[in-house]
Amino acid sequence: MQSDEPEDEVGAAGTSVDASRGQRRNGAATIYDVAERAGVAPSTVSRALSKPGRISAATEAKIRAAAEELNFRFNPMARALHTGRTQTIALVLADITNPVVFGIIRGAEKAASAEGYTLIIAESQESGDVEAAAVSRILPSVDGLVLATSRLASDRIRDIAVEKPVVLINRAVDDVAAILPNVSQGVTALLDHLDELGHRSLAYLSGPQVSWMSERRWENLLEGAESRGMGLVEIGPNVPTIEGGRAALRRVLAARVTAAVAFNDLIAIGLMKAAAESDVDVPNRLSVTGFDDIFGSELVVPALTTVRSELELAGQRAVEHLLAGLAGRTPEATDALSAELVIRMSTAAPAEPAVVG
Amino acid sequence: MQSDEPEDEVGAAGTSVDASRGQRRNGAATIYDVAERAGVAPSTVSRALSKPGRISAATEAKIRAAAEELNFRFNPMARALHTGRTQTIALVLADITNPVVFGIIRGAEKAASAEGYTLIIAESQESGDVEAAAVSRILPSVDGLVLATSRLASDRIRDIAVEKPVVLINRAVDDVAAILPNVSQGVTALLDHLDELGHRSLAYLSGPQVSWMSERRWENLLEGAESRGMGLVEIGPNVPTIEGGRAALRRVLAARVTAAVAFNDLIAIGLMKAAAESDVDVPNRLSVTGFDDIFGSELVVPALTTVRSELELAGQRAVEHLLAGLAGRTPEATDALSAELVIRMSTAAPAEPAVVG
DNA sequence: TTGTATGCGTTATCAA
DNA sequence: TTGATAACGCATACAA
Repeated sequence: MQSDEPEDEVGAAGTSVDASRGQRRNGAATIYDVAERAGVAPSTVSRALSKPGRISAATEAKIRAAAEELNFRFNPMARALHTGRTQTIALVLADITNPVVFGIIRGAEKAASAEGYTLIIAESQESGDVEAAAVSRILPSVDGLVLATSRLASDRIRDIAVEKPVVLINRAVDDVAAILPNVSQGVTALLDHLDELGHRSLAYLSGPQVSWMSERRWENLLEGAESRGMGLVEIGPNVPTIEGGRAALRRVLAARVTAAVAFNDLIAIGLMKAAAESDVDVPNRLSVTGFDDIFGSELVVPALTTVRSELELAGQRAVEHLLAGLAGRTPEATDALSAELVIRMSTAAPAEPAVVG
Repeated sequence: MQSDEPEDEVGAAGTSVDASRGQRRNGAATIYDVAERAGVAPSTVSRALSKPGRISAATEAKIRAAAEELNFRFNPMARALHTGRTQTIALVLADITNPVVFGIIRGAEKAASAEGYTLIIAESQESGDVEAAAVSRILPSVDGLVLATSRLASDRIRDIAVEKPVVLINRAVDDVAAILPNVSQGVTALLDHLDELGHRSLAYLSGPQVSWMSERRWENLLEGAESRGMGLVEIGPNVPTIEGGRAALRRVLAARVTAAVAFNDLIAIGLMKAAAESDVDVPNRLSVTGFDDIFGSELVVPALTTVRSELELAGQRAVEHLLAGLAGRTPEATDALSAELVIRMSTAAPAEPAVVG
């Protein structure tokens, strides 16, 4: 094991001058090193490099040259210690392996790095306790948080929002900023589609009990079904995974509905898998739909009809909103993200006329 | 906006004493606040909370109580400034939306948080320049890095490894630690399978030119094909996405092979999609295989035969290795991760006897 | 065992 | 415009 290898580092860094001063033990140059090399005071270096333009062009050039030669970079910790800003934000997710989060991560990462912020990712593994622990651990080192699909109680979220700025995704809590999809738009399009196809009786396969979004989708579904005179039954809660969807098939069949609306694509896919194994014909015997349009939804056979969420945009908006607030700008109003129905092969007209209850 | 709210905080902190000191402007309690409340010196607080046991039980209890009441937490930046350690590591990835990385992220996140480390995620978007910029930006604030599927030149990686400890995943560079799958094991199993089925002519759909892993797979494939007397042709480079696989169909058909071995599952899936659209029967007319066994590979129809990589374990091992080195422990030797062949529905005996070239 | 003093690298305040 | 200097919150060498 080679824990230290001083000769290498010095050899690579300094150009064979005396090794006594210059770089610190850490190997990284500081503003003192730059100041010495440029023949100015450390505070001048700080100014020149932090807020360019507020200094004489000549000295600034000298300082820049010296910084360049020493490969100087600001120490973020020292900076943060004084300013209280870490230039870091946290994204906390329920389940990293759920394809739903890919888009969110990518959008958030882009928006963050665009403004020079670093993104920290924490996973709650669908557990409120784990999430609380993770948040508590990273809270001191971030300037703000994006809570996506949080499993935390509303009160706890409010507590966090008091300490640091928070933006929610797919969750609403009083007085906390949130990026939300237009649920009613998506559900309306979905019900219209099913209605036109001739479906008269639906089942909703709900998600976890603590999922705010599952509840919202149910409410909208219920209202829409009522106004259209369609039958609707809730089956759940279901674990929001393929396995969870698989396990629900029996109850769906027993409910004698012609279409199943799943809380998310994972559940929908699981349901279709189980149906295929039981020789239940999707979509002719049973239509199946999901939400999110994750990777895999168009791969599965039959390809899944689903309500697409603009996940990447959600991640991006959330971070932008957070950063705007951090910068003292007034964040734009967060209008709902559009939810578009993607019609594929898992929905069709029911084989027989609607069952009369 | 209420930046300060002294009455609340002091009310909770000091017992109505003078309001001049107490909580800092930031709102967060410091060891000074705890020290004052417990009636001891700040350094004692630091000791009591940093290394429990090395202090009298009575004072420690007092200090813990005070810390609890003030909801004290160490300021990681202040700590890092002194120790040079941030308790943070970076995971840099080529493409966050590639399902391959889910496992890596999860494994890395678990291993990191298990030791109280925070994980930072950076994405290179398949670009060496973006990756270099990202690395350079986060380098000062992390204790070490895990480079997964790096698009960086070997020299650049060595440069980074001089500044901070680095562990690679799916990439080998001299003198840099790496977690690698057992490529030859996977390829051997794959070729055995194809050989038994009766395939005599294969195509390898390679990945990006800069992909070290694509090159390794090709080398093993070539060697194995030679020793088995099988024909093998390389088709590529291909963009490692579904689209990339789609685009390769024509050349695969033109090559008149009976089986296509794709660099990864995404390419394999794309190839199958294109095949389906062109009425090419997979697996009877063309067998297709992938690498990785990502989410979606068993969803697609026909379900994909592929060489599974232990991605989660790779992420975990990489972080553990890094952390062991950071802690001064000697990291365990990094033996190759096993690569298991998962036989599903995309491979079958060729419809006709092998084409004679 | 506990307290005092100092430094970590930066920014900001105040002089010059 | 530039320089000296005092925080920022914590860890540690040293003293008590």
